[in-house]
Amino acid sequence: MNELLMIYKKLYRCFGPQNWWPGDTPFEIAVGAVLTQNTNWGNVEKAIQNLKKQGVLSSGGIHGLSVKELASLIKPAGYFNVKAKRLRSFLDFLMNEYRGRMENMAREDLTQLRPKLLRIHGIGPETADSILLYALEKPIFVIDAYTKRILSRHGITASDGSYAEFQELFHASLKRDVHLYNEYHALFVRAGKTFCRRTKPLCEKCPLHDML
DNA sequence: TGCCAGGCCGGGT
DNA sequence: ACCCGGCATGGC
Repeated sequence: MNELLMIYKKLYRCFGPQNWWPGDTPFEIAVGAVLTQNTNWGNVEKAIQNLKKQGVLSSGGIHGLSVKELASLIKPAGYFNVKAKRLRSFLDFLMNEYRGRMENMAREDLTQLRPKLLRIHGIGPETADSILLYALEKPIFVIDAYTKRILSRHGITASDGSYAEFQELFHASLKRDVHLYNEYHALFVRAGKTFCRRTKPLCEKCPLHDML
């Protein structure tokens, strides 16, 4: 059995199923993916609640706000001026290309869609792949800071690989399976929060500790 | 109290 | 092709 699959099994045994993404609809997931950029999820939830409370958590709803209004609603998520523009860019794309409907976007092929998402201002590889995997259920592996840190601290990989290099490692080692990729990335985040924060030294309670 | 959080962009080497 | 500073709130 390959190493990445073993790691998955260890994390799953330790933490169980994560049932991601914590969001109700594909649109909400996409919005959350932008808002959670370098930001604690708890703060994102507050921002999303504000949007819901205002009844604007829909493509038409957000599209109808000014950038300034949007920024004030998403303030708890931090970087609110930046993220308001990024959400606006995403909504322009969603409205223009898919008439505001995530299900229209979902019909497009992964290899066609990913480059389009990456052209949107404020959508980088992790945000694009989060939308593809969690909102649109496309089989693509999401790499984040926790994934890189956990693998490098345990000596599985070097720490300086690019996003594409890390992603390729997963794609080459694991079957293309939406459910597997969904749970695996969520488990990395869970394990990272628990055992592998930026400055915290490696914890002997980490389920991967014996892989050093 | 600082440190940290599920990045990305733009300008400079 | 990298490297770095900027962006900002809230919880522990």
